[in-house]
Amino acid sequence: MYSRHLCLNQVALLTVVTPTETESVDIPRKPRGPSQLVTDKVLTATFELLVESGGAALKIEAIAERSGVHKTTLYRRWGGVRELVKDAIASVDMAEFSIDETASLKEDLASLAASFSEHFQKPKIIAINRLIAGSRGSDKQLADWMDDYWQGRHLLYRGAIDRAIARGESVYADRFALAIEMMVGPMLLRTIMTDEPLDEVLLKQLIESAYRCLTCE
Amino acid sequence: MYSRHLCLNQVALLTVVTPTETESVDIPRKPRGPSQLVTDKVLTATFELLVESGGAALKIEAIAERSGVHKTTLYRRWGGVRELVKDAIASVDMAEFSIDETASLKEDLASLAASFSEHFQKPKIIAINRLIAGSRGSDKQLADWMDDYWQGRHLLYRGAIDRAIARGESVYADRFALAIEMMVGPMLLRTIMTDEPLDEVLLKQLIESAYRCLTCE
DNA sequence: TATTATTTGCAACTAATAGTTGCAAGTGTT
DNA sequence: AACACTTGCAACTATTAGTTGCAAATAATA
Repeated sequence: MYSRHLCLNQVALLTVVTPTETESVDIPRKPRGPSQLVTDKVLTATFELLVESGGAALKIEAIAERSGVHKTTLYRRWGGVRELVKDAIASVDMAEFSIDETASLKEDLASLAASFSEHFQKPKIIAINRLIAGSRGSDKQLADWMDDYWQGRHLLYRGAIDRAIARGESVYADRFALAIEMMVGPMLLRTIMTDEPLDEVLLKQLIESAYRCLTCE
Repeated sequence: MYSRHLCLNQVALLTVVTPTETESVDIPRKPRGPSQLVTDKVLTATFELLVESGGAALKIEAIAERSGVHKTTLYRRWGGVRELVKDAIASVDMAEFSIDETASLKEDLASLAASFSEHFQKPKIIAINRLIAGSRGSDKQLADWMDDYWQGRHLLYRGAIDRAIARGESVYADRFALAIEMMVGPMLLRTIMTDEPLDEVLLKQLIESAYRCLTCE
């Protein structure tokens, strides 16, 4: 597919333009030039540089050089670093959450914690999280987009708990989000603030914490 | 005092230069020009801009304009934005942690949580935390300096628990740092990642979480 | 009060990066 | 083969970073 990798600006333009007649709408607008290959190279390079050097150091000419795609093309297709970063992040495969279905809620939470731990320690995810934290407050546009991104991830996390609940354990259903925050918060603290590993001692406490949050009082 | 506000580079130069003879060392090197007023104006402006626009958008000319101090002076006295930000952050008064001494560990933790909550919701602190998260991985120098800064804050936080412990409650002493992480993590998540307020429901869970971490098993 | 070391303001630079434009060449679809 | 579109390239302009020489201001010290 082509439109999957268009930046948000362009998608908006394509859909908004000419809503006048009902016939000419919905034309797929197929690509002509060798765009897919370029897109892949650029987004890969962007993400590599993001992981290596962080968002603040992302320069458009560096992306051009690394990807082998000319600077002009980047400006024409994306418009700027912001859109480039958005697309690069959006292109990361996120549907990689698996949780073993076990006998008890606590075991499910343990499995979830292990899955989270692996996830949040990935260099790619760390880079994205740093960017979210760093750009909030400065870059309103990017921050708004990041809200949606985070929301999507949150739903993914929550799905794991939902499945556990579906098996009938008695929990406070309105504390799903809170329990996730209790787990994710300290993981984020270590991965993006203090650069410390997520060890077993921490995970054990986080599982207890989430379990308590979901079941007590 | 003058040296209190010199940037780290300059301090290092002053102390390293001429350690040859034992007599001429330890000269206080008193200031001549109208430097203190300039320093105050500049650091205030820097911090204001940091809070308003975030670290990525901090431009040296904007600081010059806001402070009324000429660009050249900023480069001469600090050397760059990095050092300017360091000094601006270092100039924030941090010794503002008070914890009520209550009857029980849990009440102490509740007081600590309230104190933390107030602290982490301050715009100044949010801006600093965003900067720490955002600059780690990109700016090695700043990240190292931030480590020390965070370490100092951690000691401050920990002091509050230490005092509670001193009154004789039975806890696992090697879990002080962990308990603080359990409390601070979710607060950070909300203040720098999702921009949500720290409500009573969250605080209640955090207190339970820290208490459990310190006392159970 | 006069001297002197130092800091600051100012203008005029150079360097790097962001971002744009016109045109020629290339590519895939029809 | 014709067409629609994309890319590469060179040559721009604009903005921000960072530097330098000099004159004026300032505060400690004699």
